[in-house]
Amino acid sequence: MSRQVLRAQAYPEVTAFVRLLRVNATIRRELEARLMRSHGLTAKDYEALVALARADNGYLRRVDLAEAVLLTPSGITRLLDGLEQLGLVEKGHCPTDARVTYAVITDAGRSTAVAAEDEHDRLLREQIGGSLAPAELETLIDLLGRLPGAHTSACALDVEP
Amino acid sequence: MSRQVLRAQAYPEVTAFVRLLRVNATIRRELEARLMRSHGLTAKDYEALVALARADNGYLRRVDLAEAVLLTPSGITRLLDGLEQLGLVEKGHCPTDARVTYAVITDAGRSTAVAAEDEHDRLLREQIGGSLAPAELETLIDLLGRLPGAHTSACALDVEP
DNA sequence: CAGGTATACTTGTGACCGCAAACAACTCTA
DNA sequence: TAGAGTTGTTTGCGGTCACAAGTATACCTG
Repeated sequence: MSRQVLRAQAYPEVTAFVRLLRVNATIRRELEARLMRSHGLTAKDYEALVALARADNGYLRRVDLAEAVLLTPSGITRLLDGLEQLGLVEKGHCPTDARVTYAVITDAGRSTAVAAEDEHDRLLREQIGGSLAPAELETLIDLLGRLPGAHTSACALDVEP
Repeated sequence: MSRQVLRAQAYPEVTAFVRLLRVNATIRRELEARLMRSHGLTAKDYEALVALARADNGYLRRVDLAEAVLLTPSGITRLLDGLEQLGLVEKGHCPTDARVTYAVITDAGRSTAVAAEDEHDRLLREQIGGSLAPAELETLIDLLGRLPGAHTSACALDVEP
């Protein structure tokens, strides 16, 4: 009986994706470790906090925040429970719709968001900027931008021009 | 009191990383959905199965498998429980060291690995190959390869030349 | 070869998250 | 305006995972 065997040689598309996975995992791991150590925030906490800090007046409906950080509504409820206990976020009521509860960033939350983002950006500039020349970086941005999902709006880190 | 405000304009390194995150999330989500629908496998299941299929004689110590798919030993125990119930993997004993239990891929597991990898690669070729010309793809591979973590060995999808 | 250390694996425990169900409040339609 | 459908939020449940503790076996040193 002849046994099926996996291909030894990968398609270039697969090579690219594997590298993408690894770079993503490596940088993300380091980022999460630093955010946790410096501010006690998970990656989702950070994304939510930055999304609120960027929002007009510092508040967002929970549904909209859920979409921004790629969580389900139930995930947002529990995430915000944690941020409230840290004093970084408060609940707010909507005067025109009693169903909605706003997530409102506090002054402490805003300070934390600013500090965390500084650290976040500094790491990225070290890790990425240290490996690629400016022109190469632009090329990378262009190529990634043409891949599926590169422009989905659902991301708190959405700070692209 | 003047309120701190987040930067409006992102560093190019941040733009690149955000796109990398999004592309990763988009493709990964689609990949996982297909693997689950077609074969009832999670991404980790798939990675473990492929790692075993590529291993000499189709078996690996659980510790080594853990490293290959980026799981802790406890995660591997539970993942393999599932694969055993599906009949894709069996336990094997090491004649020279009674502590080790091998994870051994079955014929059914090998067939599933081959079929799943076909589907996996087809999707990647559609999603990535469909967006980039061959030369651009090579450029992308090169640029990603110079970013941190691109060549970590700990990845079951490791099929690079 | 006895005792200590290292290694392989398993088993609680707790965190995070999605899904589905429940509930409240809004909106639309007849 | 009554009832039906929609939307925003929370809660119960189950799955996956890491961490730490526990068990068993191997190796190493005196």
